[in-house]
Amino acid sequence: MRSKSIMKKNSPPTLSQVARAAGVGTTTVSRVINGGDCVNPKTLAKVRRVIESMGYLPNQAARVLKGDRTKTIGLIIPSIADPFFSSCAEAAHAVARTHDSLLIVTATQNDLKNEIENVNMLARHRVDGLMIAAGNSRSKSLSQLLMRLSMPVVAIDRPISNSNIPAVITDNFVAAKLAVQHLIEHGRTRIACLTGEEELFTIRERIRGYRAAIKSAGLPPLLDTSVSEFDSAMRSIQRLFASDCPPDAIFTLKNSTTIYTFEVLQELGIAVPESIALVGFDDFELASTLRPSITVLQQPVQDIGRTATELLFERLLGSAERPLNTVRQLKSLDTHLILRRSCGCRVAD
Amino acid sequence: MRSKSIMKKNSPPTLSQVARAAGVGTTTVSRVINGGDCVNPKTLAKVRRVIESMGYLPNQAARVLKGDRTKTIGLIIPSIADPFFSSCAEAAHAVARTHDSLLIVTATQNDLKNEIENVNMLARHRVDGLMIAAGNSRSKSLSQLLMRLSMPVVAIDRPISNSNIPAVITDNFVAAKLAVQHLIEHGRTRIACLTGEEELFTIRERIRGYRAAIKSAGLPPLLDTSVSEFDSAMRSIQRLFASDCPPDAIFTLKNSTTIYTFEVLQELGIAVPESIALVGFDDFELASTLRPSITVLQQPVQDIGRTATELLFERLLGSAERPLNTVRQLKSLDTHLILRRSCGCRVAD
DNA sequence: ATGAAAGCGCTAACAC
DNA sequence: GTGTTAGCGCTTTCAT
Repeated sequence: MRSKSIMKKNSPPTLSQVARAAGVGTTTVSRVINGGDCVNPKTLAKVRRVIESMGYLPNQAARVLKGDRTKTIGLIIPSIADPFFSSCAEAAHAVARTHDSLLIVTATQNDLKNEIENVNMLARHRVDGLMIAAGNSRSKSLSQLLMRLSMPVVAIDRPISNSNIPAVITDNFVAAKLAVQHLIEHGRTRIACLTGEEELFTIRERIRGYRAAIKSAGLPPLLDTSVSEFDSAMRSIQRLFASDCPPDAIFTLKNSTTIYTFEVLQELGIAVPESIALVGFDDFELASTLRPSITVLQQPVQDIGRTATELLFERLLGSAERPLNTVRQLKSLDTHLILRRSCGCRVAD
Repeated sequence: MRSKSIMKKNSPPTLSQVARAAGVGTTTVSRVINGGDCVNPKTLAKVRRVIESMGYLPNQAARVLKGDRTKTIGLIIPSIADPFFSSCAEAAHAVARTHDSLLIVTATQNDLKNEIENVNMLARHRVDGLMIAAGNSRSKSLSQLLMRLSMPVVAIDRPISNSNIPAVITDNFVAAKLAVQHLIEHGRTRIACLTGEEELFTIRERIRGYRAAIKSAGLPPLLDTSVSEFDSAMRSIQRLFASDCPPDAIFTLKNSTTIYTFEVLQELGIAVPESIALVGFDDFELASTLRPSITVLQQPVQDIGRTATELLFERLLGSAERPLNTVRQLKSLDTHLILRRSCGCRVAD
């Protein structure tokens, strides 16, 4: 039971074991694994050989305890499987990599309890920095928790209210207004807006943009915030068409709603864009492949992830000079209206 | 500069600071944060109050050094943005969560250098376990590295050759055979197979399945492994149609190829399924929304991620009793043929 | 029920 | 160039 044989899956070798095996002091090994400066070339070579043969890898936990950074950053998002957030994560990973850091990802399903739990967990692990897309942007308990943390935090996609936490977001308000105005230019006058999850910051902003455009054009608002699954989309659209003056355009505020709406219109045999024009918020892979192809507002997804992560490291590395979180930063990135067929434009696919 | 005022972003409080503030020993605080057993209720309450007020969170690194697990697992995948792998990651995260563990995700782009680098990085961080979908399943250096690790490893989607590392995969061979046989049942006799990345284990298996089905039916193989982007799909299909006997069916071996093929056929005005039947490997969100809807082989993506992670924790927790990696485990999950219109079936959409 | 002290693996003075 | 040693924040005997 206490065999000293080379059995696998035992605890990995330590620095001092390497030192002993190489017949040198721990300092020397430490120097070797940290670049090998001020070490005799012969010693260097020998120690390296021993390290290689023993398969030694420095224990990051021990380094952390000595005061080093953990070389990890945390990313808290509603879902990893969501294309929007997985793209953010991919971009975040790429930036983290350039800083020799790992990315820890957690998913919350927009649940406040999960959000708080995940923040605490990542804080215990002493991640060097944190990025979060909070479903509950206005939660007092979350913002307080975040502001108490001793590490830089950057909000992503959705700002944290009542905080000085910097945020990298898209300008949802302007984008939504733009989309509706485009439909108006196509001569549409009864533009419905379909969505769910109106508790989310992004959705609220988009609704605000819709209302602003509708109002300044003197048109009637037709807002339905009850759409989540396919069935609710079906009900909503049937309801709209049953009314005395049915819509001639639909603006959907999120990816899944756009798709459900498209499917419903397809199933009901309603011609797009002839009878109903359609514009959706958020681009998706097959938007240009569907017939008709779908006009969408394309968010700079990769940019959001990249920018947020760069900002995080900037604060992380510059913390010595500049006091953190003193001036609120809010980077707003532009959204691009991709014109396809569903809005009524006569573009090539 | 040395103000003792409550400035944020300083180093977080330590256990002994809490102990001092609460007027107790470190042992007591340790007991409190570990469940509070054998602690006087009054002391317990007081310490808890101090912890709360100071915002104390135990330093995981210190615990690790004392021999605890890191409560992290690593997931190494080609890309985080890829829907297949992000779904795996989501499932892995969910399982990790039930074990109070965090998920560290890294992306490799199927590059061997990145794979090795990421494994080393995660090993330095002493993750409790590791899951990897290796692009280079047959790399000697990777398999050796993985087998030297002192932590459990599970291969995901693609086994690691020449190793005893357990793997959770789908039966690509059987699935591909099934798909081709289905096309044959539809009376198709010139079935082309389009793909790229034939260096991947999964693709090779699918090709093997295609060949097996074609051969046992006495049909001629029409394999093109040069398809990657839209343009190459276009070239490939035009080439096929220019030949003396053009295909009457296409079997695509990966998601993106299926989509490009669909787009090419759409652009060339080739009727699906009338002129060409189409079956693709891997389901995707809009496969049923496209016209015609696309028949696909659906992999149990979530299951793969979940099963692999469960297996990992099983080995992680049972390591005391059972010796690790002694018997090779290979869990093969079933793939499901989803019949839609593009193969020639007359199903409802 | 509670505390003192050793030690986990590493780094950084400080000697030599 | 190289080794000795203290200590990072925690858990855990072992006393009390």
